[in-house]
Amino acid sequence: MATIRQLLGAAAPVCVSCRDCALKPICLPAHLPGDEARALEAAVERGRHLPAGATLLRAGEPMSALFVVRSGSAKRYSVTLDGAEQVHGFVLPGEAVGLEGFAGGHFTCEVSTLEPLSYCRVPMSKLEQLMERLPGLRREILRLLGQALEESQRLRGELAQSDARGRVAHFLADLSQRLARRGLSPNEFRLSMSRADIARHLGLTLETVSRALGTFKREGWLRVRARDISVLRPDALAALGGLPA
Amino acid sequence: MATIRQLLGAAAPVCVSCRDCALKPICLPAHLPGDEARALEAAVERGRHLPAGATLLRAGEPMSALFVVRSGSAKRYSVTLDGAEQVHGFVLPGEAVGLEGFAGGHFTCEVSTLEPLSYCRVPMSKLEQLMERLPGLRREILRLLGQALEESQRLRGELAQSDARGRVAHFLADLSQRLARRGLSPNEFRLSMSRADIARHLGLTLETVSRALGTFKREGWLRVRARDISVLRPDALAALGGLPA
DNA sequence: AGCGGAATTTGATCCGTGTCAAGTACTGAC
DNA sequence: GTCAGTACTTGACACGGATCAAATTCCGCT
Repeated sequence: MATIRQLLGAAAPVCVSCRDCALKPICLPAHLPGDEARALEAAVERGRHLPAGATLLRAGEPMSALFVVRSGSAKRYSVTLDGAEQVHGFVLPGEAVGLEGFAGGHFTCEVSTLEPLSYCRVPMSKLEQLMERLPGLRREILRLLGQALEESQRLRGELAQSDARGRVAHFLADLSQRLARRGLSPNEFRLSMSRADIARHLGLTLETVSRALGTFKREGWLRVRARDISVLRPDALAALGGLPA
Repeated sequence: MATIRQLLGAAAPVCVSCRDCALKPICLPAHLPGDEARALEAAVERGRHLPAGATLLRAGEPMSALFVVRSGSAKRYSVTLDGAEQVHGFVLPGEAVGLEGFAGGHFTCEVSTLEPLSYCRVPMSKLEQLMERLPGLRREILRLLGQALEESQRLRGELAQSDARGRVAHFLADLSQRLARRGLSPNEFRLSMSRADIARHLGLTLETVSRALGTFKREGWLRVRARDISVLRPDALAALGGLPA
C-alpha cells in the first residue's frame, strides 16, 4: 500500500479544506449538505503525521477526538490477557478510527501505523456541539457506527463459516474492493501488513496464510511476490470469499 | 430461559411506563436524566407480543423503529448465499435489536423469537425528533452502538483465538453474566436455543458443542440436562472463555 | 401414560490446520 | 554490493474438530 501513500498522500500533501481533499467522495463530509460540511470543516484539525510503526491511539485512553485516516494505513488490535495480539482490522484512507470509543468514552483498542500515515482529527467536544445543531451530521455519525457494526458482524460470520482459503480470499477481495472505492487499482497493490498480522486477523497461523496464498498462486488466481499482489481472477477470489461481484 | 419469560414477563404483564418496568435499571432510559426519560417514554409503544418461532424483523425491511426486547429471547441471524444460517447472537430482555439498521436505513439481519416474546418499539421518526433536542438520548444511542460494536469485535477475537471448548465456555459465561445483570440466577438457567443455533453462532458443529458440554459435565463444571444448565464452576468457565470474574 | 418426531449424545474415521523445523527470499544499513 | 536480520515459504507430522452414522433422550401431542 505504498501506492496509497503516494497517490492520496504525496499528491495532496497539505489540504486546507475538505473541499479540496482527494478523499472527498469517501470521507465523513461526503453525505452532508453543503452548509453542514462547511461547519464540520471548521472543526477539523488537519495535517497530522506519524511515521511507520507509531501508535495512533491506545486502549484505555479517553476518547478525545474522532480520527480519520488521510493517507497510509494502520492496524487495529488489542492485546489479550495472555499477551497475544488480536488484530481487529486494517484502516485505509477515508476510514474513521476508534468508533468503539462511543461505548464508554475511551478507546478500547490500539491503533498503530503500518506505514507513514497522515490523519485528521475532530475533537469530541466540538463534535458534540456540532451534532446538537446539524441533523445531517448526526445521521452520518450513526450511519458510520451502523456500518462498522454491520461490517464487524459480516466478518464474524465469515470467520465462523469459512476455512483458511475462504478467509484469505475474503481478506484479499475485501481489500481489493476497498482500494477500488478509493480510486486505486484493485488488482495491483502492496500489502502494508505482515503475514502474521493477516493471520492474527483471520484466526489462522502465518504458515496457513502463506500456504493459502501459495495455492491461489498455483491456481493462477494471483501473482505474489513478497507483499506485492497482482489479482488475476478477482471473480474467483470474491466468490470463494463470499463477497458479491 | 423460560425463567426470563416468567420473571420479567408474566410478573409485569402490562407496563404502562418505563418507570414501573422491571427492566428499568438495564434498559434504554436507565442513563437518561429524568426529563429526557419522560420525553422518551411518551414515544415508546409498549405491550407488543409475539409467539415462539415468529419473526420480529427481516433483513432488507426499512428500519421503521428501534426495538427493545422486554421479555423472552430471540436469535439474530442472516442467511448466506448458499442458504446457510449465520447466527450473529441472541437477544435478551433489555437489549436493543436492529442497530445495524443505522448503516443504510434498513435492517440487515433477521431476528426471530426463540420463545414467546414481548417488546417495545420506538418509531424512528420520533426517535430522530427526540435526538434533536435531547443530548442525553443522543449520547445514549451512540453509547448503545459503540457497545454493540465493541461487543461484536470482542466476540470476533474470541472466535479467532479459541478452540471449541473455549468458545462454548465463553458463550456460557457470557450468557450467565448477562442473566445476572437482569437479576436472574447466573448459575441455573434454561437455554432457549438449540445446540445447532449455538454451533452456528460459534462456528462449530452441533456435535462439537455437545461434546464440549459433555467434557464440562465430566469435569464437574456443569450439570446439563437437555437445555437446563447448572453452572457449578463459573470461575473455571469464565477463565477458559477469556472473560473476567 | 404412551406414542412419534425431533433434538441430543456418543462413536468411528478422515481431513484441515496447527506445530515444529529448515530453508529461502527479501529489505534496509553500511 | 554485501551483509545481517527479518519475513516468508515449504515440508513432515500430530491433533482437534468435521463428517457420517447410530443410539438415546426429550418433548409435545393424543
